[in-house]
Amino acid sequence: MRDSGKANRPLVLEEFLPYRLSVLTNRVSRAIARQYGARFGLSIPEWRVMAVLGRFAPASANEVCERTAMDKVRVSRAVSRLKRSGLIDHATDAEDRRRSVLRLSSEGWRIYRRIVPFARALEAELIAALTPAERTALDKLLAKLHARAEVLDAG
Amino acid sequence: MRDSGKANRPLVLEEFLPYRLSVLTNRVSRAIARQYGARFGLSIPEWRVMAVLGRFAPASANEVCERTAMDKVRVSRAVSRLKRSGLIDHATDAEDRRRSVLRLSSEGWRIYRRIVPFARALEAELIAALTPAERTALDKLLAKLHARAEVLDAG
DNA sequence: TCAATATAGTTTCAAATGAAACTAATTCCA
DNA sequence: TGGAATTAGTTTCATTTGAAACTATATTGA
Repeated sequence: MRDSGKANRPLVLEEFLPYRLSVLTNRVSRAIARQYGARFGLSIPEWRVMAVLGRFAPASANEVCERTAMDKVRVSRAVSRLKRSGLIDHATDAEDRRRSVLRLSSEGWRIYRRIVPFARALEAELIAALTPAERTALDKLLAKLHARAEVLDAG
Repeated sequence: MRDSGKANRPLVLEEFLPYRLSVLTNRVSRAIARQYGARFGLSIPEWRVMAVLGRFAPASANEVCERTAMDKVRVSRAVSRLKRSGLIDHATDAEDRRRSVLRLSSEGWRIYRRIVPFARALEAELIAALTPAERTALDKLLAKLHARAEVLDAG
């Protein structure tokens, strides 16, 4: 039976890339949520919005969507919670009154600066086991996979 | 100010590993969900349970949790849906009557064998951009990160 | 110029989620 | 022994999620 080659064998899950990525990301996200979720009362989407604004402000909600790969409903809600708790300032773009203009408030910046070291520390712990060369390699690999995944996701 | 070094600079999100992992995994999961979610009427948790059982059956719900890094509520619900749709068989462990003994039903195996080629094809597309050497490297890197993440998640 | 279409962002509603409480079985140890 | 503590798995309930519908503004083309 020429068909009973690879195609019919069970999937070796622990070697299957999407599975490995998923398990790894689940673990990392959970650890992160415990770190700043509990400590600063922020949900993951909220922190992501803040992280984008800390890096790219001012930005519209739409730009935040693109940069986080979160959908617009999620971003909209994270933004409204952050507004309510005074961590971001929200204005309307004068050029295009549909667009929002979001930035961290001074209180938002204050929190942001407190979280960043935790985020860095967590990342540091994660990559502690890698040599500098391995980190560079990881970097390139993720960039390539990211580009491929963008295509697959769009299709 | 010796403190205004790295610690106070904004986080460069697009270089931040947890963020990159999350975006990559989101994209891959979404592409996968479209593939077999739509085609076979399975949610992602359901397919994950089936994938574990295809590889490691019989397994208890708890073993499925460990192997997928999904929490037990999610697994419990995926299992009950799969039971309802006749894709898995559910028995009680005679040695320890708290434990479940899960396996794919023959219909479950049938679906499983139809999905596996899609899964492999998707993985192939994802890693198409990598050279064999890069694939080996990725393998090692993920193994190391996985081990670290396990520790972080537990802590 | 103005109707048709597109885009930014919000709201609605039904489904998915997960923490905590729960049930049932097992193990631990006084 | 037997009751306290542990573990497997389920249920409950409040929250989160996202697809689809919606509002408001901008753009396009007849």
